[in-house]
Amino acid sequence: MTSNAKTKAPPETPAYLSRIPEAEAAIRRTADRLTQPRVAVLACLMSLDHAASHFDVAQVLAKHHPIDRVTVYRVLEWLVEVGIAHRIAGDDRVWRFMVNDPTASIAPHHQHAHFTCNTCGQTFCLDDVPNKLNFRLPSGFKPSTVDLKFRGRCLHCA
Amino acid sequence: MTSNAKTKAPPETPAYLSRIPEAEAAIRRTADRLTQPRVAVLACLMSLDHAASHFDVAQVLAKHHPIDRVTVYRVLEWLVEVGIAHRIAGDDRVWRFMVNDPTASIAPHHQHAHFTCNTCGQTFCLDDVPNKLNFRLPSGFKPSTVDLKFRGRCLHCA
DNA sequence: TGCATCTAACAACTGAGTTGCATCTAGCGC
DNA sequence: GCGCTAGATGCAACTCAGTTGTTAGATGCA
Repeated sequence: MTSNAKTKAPPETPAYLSRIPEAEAAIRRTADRLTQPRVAVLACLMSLDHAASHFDVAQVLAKHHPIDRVTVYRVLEWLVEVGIAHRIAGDDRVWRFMVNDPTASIAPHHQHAHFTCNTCGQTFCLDDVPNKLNFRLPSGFKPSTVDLKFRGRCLHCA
Repeated sequence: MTSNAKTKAPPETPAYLSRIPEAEAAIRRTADRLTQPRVAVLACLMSLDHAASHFDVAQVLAKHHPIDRVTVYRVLEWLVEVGIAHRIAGDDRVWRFMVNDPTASIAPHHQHAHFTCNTCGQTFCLDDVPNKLNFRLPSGFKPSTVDLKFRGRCLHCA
């Protein structure tokens, strides 16, 4: 799933179409409704190896599943709410979203790392960064979660 | 969403007034002009122990140094440019600014940590977090900077 | 003091994200 | 399969942080 190095020219048959059954299954596992926009947005996120903004999602879906941008916002928020995805605050004031690794622990957004590429601008999740980091904070500060953010060159731009 | 943890009630004689000489000295050390707004904004940042948004700064200065909000933006940006301050992307899509620790290394925004309090919403810089964190990133990712962000309870809300 | 240059203020704009409301539809009971 | 209803979608209008363009004013040097 980490094969698409060039995300430039969109392929004739978008990659997300093949993830639709998987997306439907994941949504059925929630207690909520299975709707076209939810399936399309989740399939889209599932097809990407990097975090996507609402704009990215809307653009990918524009051809085969045109969805109102407000709906994209709401679906993404819902995905976070039900624990299927998580969101990342970018340096450009844009939320980016990414599906949670189902093999990860219960609270996947706790103590996992993100990597933003200075060249292509994309943000990746690094789930296998050791999270037993041993911090010594100044006295008085009681941390509950840690977010680790790297910047540099991603494996596609190396 | 009105995130800004509204800076409490400003005291009768704002703390930033006493930092004006210090701010002037710092600005003189740059090659650029010494202006009222620059001095006021920098003195304001110097008087705070937490990161401040443009809104916070404008509000603090409103009484004694009313400054156009665009000027606040530009001055803050300039402070970052000349290395006097650095900025932090918050979870609420708002930039927050803080003066750099003059005793810190040359690139103070590299490998230093931030702490955002879930209770009061304020963001602090933690300069004395050990930065010899030994990460093992997936192959292909070449990090140049690390940003560490904690969330929890700050020393004021503990 | 005069002048070139940089800075501030104002207005207008951009773009991400939100809200309100009318319409539609998935899913359930019959 | 049909009809009902809670919840989801789509549209328009909005908020708010941050940016851009332009003109007036302040700064610093000769």
